[in-house]
Amino acid sequence: MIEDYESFREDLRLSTENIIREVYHENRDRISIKTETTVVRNLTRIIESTLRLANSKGFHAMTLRDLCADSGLSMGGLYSYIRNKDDLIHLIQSHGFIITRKTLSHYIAEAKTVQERLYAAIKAHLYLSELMRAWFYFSYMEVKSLPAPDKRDAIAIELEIEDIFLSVIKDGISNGTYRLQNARLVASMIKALLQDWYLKRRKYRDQAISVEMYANFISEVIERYLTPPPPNGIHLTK
Amino acid sequence: MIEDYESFREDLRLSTENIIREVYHENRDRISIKTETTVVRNLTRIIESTLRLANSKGFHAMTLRDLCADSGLSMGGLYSYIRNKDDLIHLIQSHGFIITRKTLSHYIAEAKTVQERLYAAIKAHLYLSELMRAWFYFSYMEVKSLPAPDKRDAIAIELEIEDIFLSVIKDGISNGTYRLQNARLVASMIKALLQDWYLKRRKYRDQAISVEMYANFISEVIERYLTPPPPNGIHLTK
DNA sequence: GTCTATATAGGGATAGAC
DNA sequence: GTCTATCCCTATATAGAC
Repeated sequence: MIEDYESFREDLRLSTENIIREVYHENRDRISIKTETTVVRNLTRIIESTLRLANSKGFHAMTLRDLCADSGLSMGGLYSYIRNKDDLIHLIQSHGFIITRKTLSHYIAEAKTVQERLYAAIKAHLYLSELMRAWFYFSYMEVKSLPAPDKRDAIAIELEIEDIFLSVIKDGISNGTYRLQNARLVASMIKALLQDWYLKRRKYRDQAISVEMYANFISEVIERYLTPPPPNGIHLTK
Repeated sequence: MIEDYESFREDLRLSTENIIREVYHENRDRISIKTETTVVRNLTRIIESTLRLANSKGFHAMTLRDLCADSGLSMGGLYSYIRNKDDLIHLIQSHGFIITRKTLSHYIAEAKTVQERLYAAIKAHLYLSELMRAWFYFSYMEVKSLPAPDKRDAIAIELEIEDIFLSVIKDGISNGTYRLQNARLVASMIKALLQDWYLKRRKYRDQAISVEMYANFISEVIERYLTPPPPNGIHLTK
């Protein structure tokens, strides 16, 4: 069962170092340094700096000199963690993929009713993107410039996420919880609304909307749209 | 009153050349060529090629040599229309701003009831972004890398658009058409859904959703969310 | 493991011929 | 008004010292 945002945050915080370690092992062939603790420390810096710089000026506009200045490594030092600039992308992508897959599947599975599952999926995605906003933003903005294999992966994971929503909605329709509707279109809509949260974070901050409020808002919009009209013949839209 | 998509398209087609002409006059100081017909012809090519290339690989990753190859101009030729690469952005931005302002205000003003106005605004925005998808996509993706003044303009026009929706919703709430809700949040949502149409165009094409279908879908979602419950005490959500 | 110094190419920008 | 040839800087990438 998915808890409140604060416990979610705490859970995730504990696992981040493990994830960097996994990133290291997955990219061993590209990294010439052998001491694990050193690698983890520097990879963390590199990933953080890359996300910060790429998200503010664009990945291609960020120079490796910028990155060195921001992360505290030298050019030579940096190049013992990557073979070329594109490897940075790969590093970032593996990092996010690992976390996203683990987290979403973990939190969504357990809920019982269709409504609960939908709400859980929305919350898990929002909470995750709130904590990993930089990664989600990067992935969205840079897909088009990713090297082909990374691009395929990025598109695949997008689809996985959309399918989570799609299957919940379909279940709801077939068991009568929801009225008959174009399920895929509704799933698309949910995804667009979830994406807006991390793409336009400032907009919501300015309005003082918290992540919990936004989760409730989306859920209510969807429930109102999908809930069948009451049986006595009263219809909502004229 | 806003008509169907086809007539909308026809209306707009007629005015595009005039708009390029306006772009020329607005950027006279940066363009060293004097023959209007020549300028209009070449500006058209330049704008089209820039949008195509920048949208596929990112503005910063697009080289001016790419642009010359695609547009058919030489480097020297190109440089009689711009002073530097950033001027390209400015060209593109003025082009879109002029069209967007003109079109939206033109189509939205006339509708009478709140529902009609909301529907008209949604349709006008969708139809416009369908016809000028490349521009909308570019503006969204490149805001962060725009030179400061262009960035301000881009943010300002975003706000103008959001305010159009905001004011319609507020009107609806105050005259009782809609139930009391956080109007700004609803306006944000509408905007996110409109943006998804041009940001993820392929997704909708794959689902065979036409622009008219999408307009109706969004409108229905919003109306269902904002319409007050019937007076006899039956509530929609449990 | 990390740094400084350097090689090399690619891209923005311009001069000047036609 | 448009082209070709060229300048020059910047950014990626590497060699080799410590």
